[in-house]
Amino acid sequence: MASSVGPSRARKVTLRDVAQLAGVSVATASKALNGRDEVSEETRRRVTEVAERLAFTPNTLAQSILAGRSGTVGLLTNDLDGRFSLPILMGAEDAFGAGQMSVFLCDAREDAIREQHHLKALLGRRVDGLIVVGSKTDPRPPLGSKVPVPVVYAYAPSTDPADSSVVVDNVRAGRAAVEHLLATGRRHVAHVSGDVSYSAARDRAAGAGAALAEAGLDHVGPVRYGSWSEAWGRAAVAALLDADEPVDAVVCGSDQIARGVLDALRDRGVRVPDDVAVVGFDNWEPMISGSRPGLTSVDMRFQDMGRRAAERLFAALDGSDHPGVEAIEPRLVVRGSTVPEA
Amino acid sequence: MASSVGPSRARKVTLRDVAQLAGVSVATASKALNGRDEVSEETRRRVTEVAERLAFTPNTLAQSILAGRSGTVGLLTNDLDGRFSLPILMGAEDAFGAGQMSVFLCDAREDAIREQHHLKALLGRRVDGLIVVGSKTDPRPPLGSKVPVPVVYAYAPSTDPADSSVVVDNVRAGRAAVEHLLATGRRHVAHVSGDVSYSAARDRAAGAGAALAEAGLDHVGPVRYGSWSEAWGRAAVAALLDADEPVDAVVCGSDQIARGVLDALRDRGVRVPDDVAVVGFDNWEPMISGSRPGLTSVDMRFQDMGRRAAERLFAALDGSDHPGVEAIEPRLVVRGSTVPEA
DNA sequence: AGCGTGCCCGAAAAGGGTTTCGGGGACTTT
DNA sequence: AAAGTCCCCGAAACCCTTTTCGGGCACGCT
Repeated sequence: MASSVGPSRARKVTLRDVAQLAGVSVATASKALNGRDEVSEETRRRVTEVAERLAFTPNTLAQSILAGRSGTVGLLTNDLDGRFSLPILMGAEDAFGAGQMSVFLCDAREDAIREQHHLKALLGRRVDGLIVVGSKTDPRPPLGSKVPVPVVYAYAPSTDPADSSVVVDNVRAGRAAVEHLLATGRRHVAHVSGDVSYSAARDRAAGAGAALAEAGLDHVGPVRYGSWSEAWGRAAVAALLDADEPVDAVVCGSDQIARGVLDALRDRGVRVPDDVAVVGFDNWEPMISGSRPGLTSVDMRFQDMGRRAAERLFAALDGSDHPGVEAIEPRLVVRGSTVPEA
Repeated sequence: MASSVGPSRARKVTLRDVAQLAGVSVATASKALNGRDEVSEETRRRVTEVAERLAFTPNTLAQSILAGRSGTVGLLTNDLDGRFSLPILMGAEDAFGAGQMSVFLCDAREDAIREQHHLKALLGRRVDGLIVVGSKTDPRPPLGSKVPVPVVYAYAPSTDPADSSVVVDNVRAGRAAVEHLLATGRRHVAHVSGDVSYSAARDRAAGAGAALAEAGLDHVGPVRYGSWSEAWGRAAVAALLDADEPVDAVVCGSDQIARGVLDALRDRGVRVPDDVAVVGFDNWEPMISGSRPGLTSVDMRFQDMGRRAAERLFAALDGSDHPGVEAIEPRLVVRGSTVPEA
């Protein structure tokens, strides 16, 4: 007879229902369920039993409205399809999930209008704080001064240094790559990077250059900027080898470029790592796992960055965060493309 | 003197504040801001002006508690680091974002305990519905019968056929791959796939086999199951060519395997697509963009799947969804690995 | 027996917004 | 001028939970 309307339209069971069925007042029911000691064991038992039977779940909305804190956080990303925001998001989810926070996810797609729209919705829902995830390392304008909750920027820092930001350290990453190459005996280091309009490309090159300079060296040829693609890596190798300068190492602006470089070197019969060592950035699984030999790469620790952003947001919530830009230290992962595999 | 505590601890401005400052009652303020016509234009103007000035944002929590609908949905994923959940999630975010829904993101990491924990939290927050995203196409146990809101399963269907599920059609995808190969004149089709414990691997092989059978053909050799990796693709090519049976096409269980197959064929001097055609599945950008030649692949349309799941959830919300499993039709994307590029 | 003392429990307010309903003021009509 | 009508506005209830405060009841002590 299908007397119930729809699949699951049962009115939500409320504390009043529980109280009524247990024969106590709502106040008592509340106290019983929340473990307050102003209630007898016998009553508590009866109330909890009824709550269990009705599958009662306290309405967090009502609790939030009362407490003035919602226990929710907004995660405002601009790059949901990208590689960077996802691990960050995971790290944040991780850090929050441990506690009692729930996470609102919003993708603004690099659109400032959409971002403001989402921001407004989140503030309406009374999020306790916000994490803003960028898609590039280049600084971005802050959300606006009128945001009444703490904000932490991840990956892309705010242009305002007084905001809280957590970023990767591209300069240091470039330095780490070169220091590893120097330590393993390389002296002729070329550099193939991505789009020069990205600060990530320029910063990594700057770090690499600085490390070379400290050893009294310089890049072989100019830093070759191009695009963040395998095709560019392959094309760059052609140009590099045709230039006929000795090269025993290539620093690549990303793992994808490195993959192209590796493939092109293999095509040309150049042995890796014997003749030329190759280093990438990001330690990106899909590129790493298939490459021959395994690609040495600088891991930017996106997930830790997300976790750290969440931690700082927590700190900001109880006022113990001091704002500013914090850099995550990159971590070199050595594989067969720079050191012969055992 | 820093009399304010913390960076932005201003008490939230409430409707009462607006009303007071505008010299009207809360009731009138509410009506003015919500466009109800029981208020004079003059009053409305004054109220909106004050609201604007105070940056008043109505407390959605309070509205929700009253309306009995929160305007939020839970997105319960198990594979936040994976390739599948993300586009699904984007599609869903997309479909919701258009309206007034906000999305709670939770990653259960394949852990049933954690899933239940998140579920409870989401129900406490009175989500209006749930989308559950799996990490494999294999059916999964439903959340539980006691869930008082509509649920749509995406990618991994519920084992209960009476639940609402949106899945990819792997059989059809396998068929599409083979039909394309047959249409372009191939007759000797080998099949290299991933982990046999995945229904995705088996279903794609089944679809491919069926299409071959209809043409009076069969796979060259057995379907070679292995792992979802480039390395396996390379290894399989070695075995395949050593078997010394004629092969003019290889269907690969994933783009990653296909990438390995392409690389190994190139190493061995086999021309693609002239001598052998290669097809992959998933149309996964990172693998596609770098491959030589461009990889023909069957796009499973994850994003559309996510969007569809969101649409069905909407339908379920107003009772117009009829449950059951719905399959998304895959789409073949032809590139240079099966047809010579112009 | 009377008084004091705990122990449980319930009434009520709070929190922010929406909605219903009634009332008051101004304007029109006779 | 009195009566009727219409238009705005405000008081109050409601949603669900927590918390404070006061009251009632039983028991012990003198």
